[in-house]
Amino acid sequence: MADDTTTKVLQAAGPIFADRGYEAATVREICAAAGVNLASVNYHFGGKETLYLETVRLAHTLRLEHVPAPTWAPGTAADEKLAMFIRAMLERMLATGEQAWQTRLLMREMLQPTIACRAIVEDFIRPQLDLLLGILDELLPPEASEHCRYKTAFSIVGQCAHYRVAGEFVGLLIPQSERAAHYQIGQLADHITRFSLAALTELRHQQPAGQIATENNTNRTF
Amino acid sequence: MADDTTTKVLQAAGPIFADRGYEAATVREICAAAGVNLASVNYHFGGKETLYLETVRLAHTLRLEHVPAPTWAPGTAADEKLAMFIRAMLERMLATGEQAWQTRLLMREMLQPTIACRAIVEDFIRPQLDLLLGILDELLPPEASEHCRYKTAFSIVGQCAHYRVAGEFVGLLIPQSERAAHYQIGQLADHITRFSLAALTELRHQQPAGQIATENNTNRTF
Amino acid sequence: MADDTTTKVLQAAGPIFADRGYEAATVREICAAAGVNLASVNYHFGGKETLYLETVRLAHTLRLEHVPAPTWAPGTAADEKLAMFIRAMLERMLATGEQAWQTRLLMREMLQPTIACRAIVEDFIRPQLDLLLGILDELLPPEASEHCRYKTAFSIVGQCAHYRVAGEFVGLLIPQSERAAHYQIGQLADHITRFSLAALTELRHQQPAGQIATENNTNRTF
Amino acid sequence: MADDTTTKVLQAAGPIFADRGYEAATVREICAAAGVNLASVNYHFGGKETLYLETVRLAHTLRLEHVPAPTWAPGTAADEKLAMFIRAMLERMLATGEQAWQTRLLMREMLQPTIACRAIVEDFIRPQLDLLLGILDELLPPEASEHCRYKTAFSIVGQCAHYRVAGEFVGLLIPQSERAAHYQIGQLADHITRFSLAALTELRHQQPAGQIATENNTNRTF
DNA sequence: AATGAATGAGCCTTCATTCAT
DNA sequence: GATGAATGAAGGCTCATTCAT
Repeated sequence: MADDTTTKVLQAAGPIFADRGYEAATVREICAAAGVNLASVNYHFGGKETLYLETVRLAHTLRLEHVPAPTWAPGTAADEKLAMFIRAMLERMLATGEQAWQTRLLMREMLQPTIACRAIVEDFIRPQLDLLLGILDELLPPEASEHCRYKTAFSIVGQCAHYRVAGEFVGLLIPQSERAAHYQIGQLADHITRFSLAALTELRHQQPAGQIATENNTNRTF
Repeated sequence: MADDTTTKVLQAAGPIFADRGYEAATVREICAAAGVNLASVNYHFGGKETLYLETVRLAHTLRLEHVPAPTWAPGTAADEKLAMFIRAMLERMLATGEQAWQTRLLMREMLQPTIACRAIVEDFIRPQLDLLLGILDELLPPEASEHCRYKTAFSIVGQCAHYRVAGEFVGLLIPQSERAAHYQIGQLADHITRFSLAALTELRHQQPAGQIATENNTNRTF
Repeated sequence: MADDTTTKVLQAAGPIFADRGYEAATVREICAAAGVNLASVNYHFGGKETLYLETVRLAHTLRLEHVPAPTWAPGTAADEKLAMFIRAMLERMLATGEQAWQTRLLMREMLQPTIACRAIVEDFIRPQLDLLLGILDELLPPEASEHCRYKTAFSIVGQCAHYRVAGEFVGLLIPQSERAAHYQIGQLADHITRFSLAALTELRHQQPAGQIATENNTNRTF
Repeated sequence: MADDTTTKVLQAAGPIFADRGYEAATVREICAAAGVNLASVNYHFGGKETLYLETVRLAHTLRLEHVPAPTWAPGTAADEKLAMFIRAMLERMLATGEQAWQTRLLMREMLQPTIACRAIVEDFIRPQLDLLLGILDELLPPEASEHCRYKTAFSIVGQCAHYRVAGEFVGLLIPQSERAAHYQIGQLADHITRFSLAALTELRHQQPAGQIATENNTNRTF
């Protein structure tokens, strides 16, 4: 079975690339973990780099497969949709066990994008962003500018991503007693949803009025 | 000058470790960039690992030196303070040129913490977090729980960090025409400040009514 | 040929380890002498140390292969057997050419034993010692104690080994004119055999009279 | 104090060269043990090699100083003299503690002589040999040939040296229970003295008669 | 189609030594 | 006279890759 070896290597490569990074991961270790011959990577993938790119692609495929984009009945309220979206995103971010490596690898890609990056952004990231932007359109004032829509989306995504990106730091920063009880997916999703919806609500109301005056933003048209 | 070589190596090591990561960076490259002998790293630092740890530490020192925590006159309004804080944090996150490597290295540490991590969190990260928590105490309802305070702080930090963490992705996602005009530090700081203050305002108002969620947010309507 | 490289490395390593010692010998030199790639040592042996241990083991195997323990017809006189044993031992000690390195390496091991030492003593040295002890049993008084048997054996082995251990010194000490004529294996074997047999004969005779000494030989007259 | 450093280095170098050998010993380790600057070896001795040669020379000086050649009253019996000589030689061979390194270094020199060797043989070894030969002249038949005198001397020295050369092996070969009780200097000196005197006695007696017939020695004139 | 053997480049480190002070 | 700093050479080893089968 030709693609059996291919599959075994790919599955072994995922967690290893995610744990150690591209450079520190070795073909030897991956082949040993996969239980295949050392030459297999070059034979089936052409080299370490190609294997890496395919592993990254696999990571995104599995990630969306494992926690698909939420669906809702027609007429679902926008704030409900947002709650579901945030919950799904956090579930992907904080996945544990078998799925954990996928997001870990995604984070590495974010920090140091490879050539696979553009294609992956278009295929996997943008659809999620568009979904979020669609929800936000129902929550933002209709006259909100394009870049306002994007930045608001990033504000939400950033909140979710932070618990993965800085997870270790967060663990060190919060009091020991709080960790187990309050930093679970459900709790965090609640908080981020409430925080974001509160912001959107207030922004919608204060729109007619003036804006917070900060030093560097003149002639802003929201 | 006794510490001349030490300094040169340290300065050369910063950007290289930040660009390539610990594994991919080579002592050879660092020494070549510093214009010193290959053996200097071992002589002055004892090895690659110690050099790395000292480089990480230097990164944080320089980062805070370059953009110190903001100070304000007594009686400054809390929302003003928050705006200054966010602005400073973004300036550190999105620093360019000579300072860019410092945050790049911090991001790597977040993703894959080393032993230096604990000390760095206490020495550099926690003081910033405490500063932010102090500001939030003036903006959150007085009965806000401890973990609510922290999560709110992380919501703000997460928004700021996202433009560094996912900077490359953001660049690919937003329309070409928007990039230069709207994704500058000033614009971003404004947005995050407004978004966060709006959330805080609204939360303060709705506090008497709704309550902080029960732990496992099932079918709750906001 | 799968083990061809293994063999070549092993054969090249022998004389080099024997000449320079473990530390001074370099993997580079061994590989160059073997005409193989520098990485071969690590591939086939796992490292310099393992190669060394296998080389030591090979040395003993070849040594006994080259000069096997003597055999004799039933009923051979004990002094004849001793003569043959000493002759064989000296031949191993003073081997020249292709075989010289084997004993040279053994001598290094004696001076600074490695972990391989215990196994080698049991597998190669003890059988020879037991052979000698068996011969001595016919030549020593029946009431000779265990430690007397061993010490006598060591007296014989020590005489033989000395020409290898201190060979260089012996060469410097004896008159130039004597070297070629009288310090050949046959001559030396004769001498050691006659010396040792004479001692055994005399000890057998005087046994009834004097007794093995008390432990701390002060002013005892022989 | 210029020669204070010299002395400290020399004293530190002895055990280290003896333990590790010339190649494995490092100037760093020696200087660290001596508590002097790393450059001291080169400054005071000109280099590692010169330091080694001086260390070897010191070893022999101290060795003879610690256990001087025995002296005896006029008219002392030859076998008494031999006993004293053997005792002294064994004491040097099996010296422990502060003096142990001296013989260890001598053994290394024997196995792999350096340029210092010739001078050392003449200055330190030959006087001892001549002393032994003088004793043997009283114990060997008067018509004993020159090479017979030497070989007999080597037989005695070889027996003594063996417990140092192969000390580790001897420890592994003899039954555990015997080690402490029977392999002390006194016991060993007794045995070697008795063994050697017995041989000399017997040889003196059998002289008139024929000799042991072994295969390789024809026309031997004792 | 697949693999055990082998390769050459490059890694970090350690060494004895030298140099500037 | 003596030393901390610096150096160039070489060390063992690991790597991704290739080759012969």
